[in-house]
Amino acid sequence: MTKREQSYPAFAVAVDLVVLTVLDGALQALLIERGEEPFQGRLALPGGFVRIDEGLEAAAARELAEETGLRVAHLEQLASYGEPGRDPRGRVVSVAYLALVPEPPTPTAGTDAAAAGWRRAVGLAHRKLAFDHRRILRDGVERARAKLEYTTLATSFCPPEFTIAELRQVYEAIWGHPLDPRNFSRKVLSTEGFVEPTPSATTRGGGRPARLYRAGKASELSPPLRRPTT
Amino acid sequence: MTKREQSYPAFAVAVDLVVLTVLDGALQALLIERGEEPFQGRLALPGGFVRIDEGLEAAAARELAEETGLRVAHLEQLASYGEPGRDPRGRVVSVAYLALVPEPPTPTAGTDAAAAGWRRAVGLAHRKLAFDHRRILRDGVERARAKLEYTTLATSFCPPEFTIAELRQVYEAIWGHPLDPRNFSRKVLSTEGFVEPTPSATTRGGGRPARLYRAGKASELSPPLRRPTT
DNA sequence: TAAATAGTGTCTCTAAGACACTATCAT
DNA sequence: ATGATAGTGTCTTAGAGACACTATTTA
Repeated sequence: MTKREQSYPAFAVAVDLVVLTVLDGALQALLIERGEEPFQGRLALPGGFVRIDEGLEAAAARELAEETGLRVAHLEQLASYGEPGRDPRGRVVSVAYLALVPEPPTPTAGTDAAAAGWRRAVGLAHRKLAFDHRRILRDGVERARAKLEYTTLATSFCPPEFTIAELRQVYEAIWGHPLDPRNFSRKVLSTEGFVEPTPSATTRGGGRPARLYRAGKASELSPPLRRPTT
Repeated sequence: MTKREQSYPAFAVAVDLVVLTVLDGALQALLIERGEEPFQGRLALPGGFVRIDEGLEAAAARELAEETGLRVAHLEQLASYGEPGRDPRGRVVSVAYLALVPEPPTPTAGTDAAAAGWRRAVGLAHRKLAFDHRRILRDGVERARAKLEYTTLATSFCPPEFTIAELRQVYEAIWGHPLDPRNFSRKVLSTEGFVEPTPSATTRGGGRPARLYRAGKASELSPPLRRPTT
């Protein structure tokens, strides 16, 4: 950075969390209802200010634990948002993080949230949220959609052991497109390191028991699993 | 963000720029030599503090204009870096931007830079830079490499009109791999919106004149142009 | 035995990779 | 003519998409 600047303007730095899961066959995001001004009563992303001695990712992990207590399978930085005026309280730069969690137990509302809950991401796309959180949420959802194509991140939405059908349903929920079960199986099983077989099987589906798999060691998918066009 | 926080700790917010170009058949980054402490004499990314009434991208664009005056073909946010202790002067969160520029005229050193210049990205990977700038540079280079696969961003490195061979040389320089000219041509020309033909041709290569193209309207490449393995 | 879900095999077609020849300029 | 670079065509093969049948469980 430059040295010429004599003054270091004072900013507040916050982290905001786009927490996503797959629930009832749909991609859902964790939102809180704001209890105070500004934007009282409006839905908002969970988050909070970064402490002065704390790293960005550490702050995100702390807020996530404080506000949800969920087991988090994946946490990555999304982007930063810092338009002047995005927060009426002052000059706040917010570093957004994307968190992916498997099958969620109902989240407990944090001390600062009037209510917390999962809402379907598609319905949220046109709803007014606090601050610029709709934009942040949209960026997070798009990041997740895109990353399913070329990473093994879908396993982050699954329990520790899962069936191929459950993994496929993650893709279908997030992309909003049905996938051919046979072609999907072939792709997943032929991609080295995507999933590892376990000795066990489950019958929670009702029909013939399905083999259970664990997430493999690979993180990239190459060639990618392309999202159907339409 | 949370409301419970009573104090808003004061941070400085900076932008750092990973400015990339293709020069002498290699990917090169714009670096300055720091004239003052901390890290005096060490190479660093250009950048500066964000003003209190200024957006993040606006600050990046301003610094870019101030320090280089280059025509910028592409500017996107890269990531934010905010470990405590990354800047000995205090708590600084840096929002890094990635800028891609075509054939550069020699950059003019900014007022705050002892010297500015292009250095090969590969050689820089193992060199000590100021702050955590080596990490930021590495992230920027990797972003550029990856984005060549699934976007038309390579045209950002080219002049307004360019030949297919010049576009191919951008890929070869950034990926560090030779590409088959015939397969490359087929891919580029058969991808709708990648390039648009112009009526003119050039003979700056020496042999048969080559047709000139302009960047097309498409920004995504689907299916992608895969990077050779090895 | 009927219903439900799991798991596999084949054909086709698109597109990438490997490769060789012809075309058009300058000298 | 020779050298240099541009531009096109073919064969092969990997892999995606479409599609139908058999297998194993519960009710």
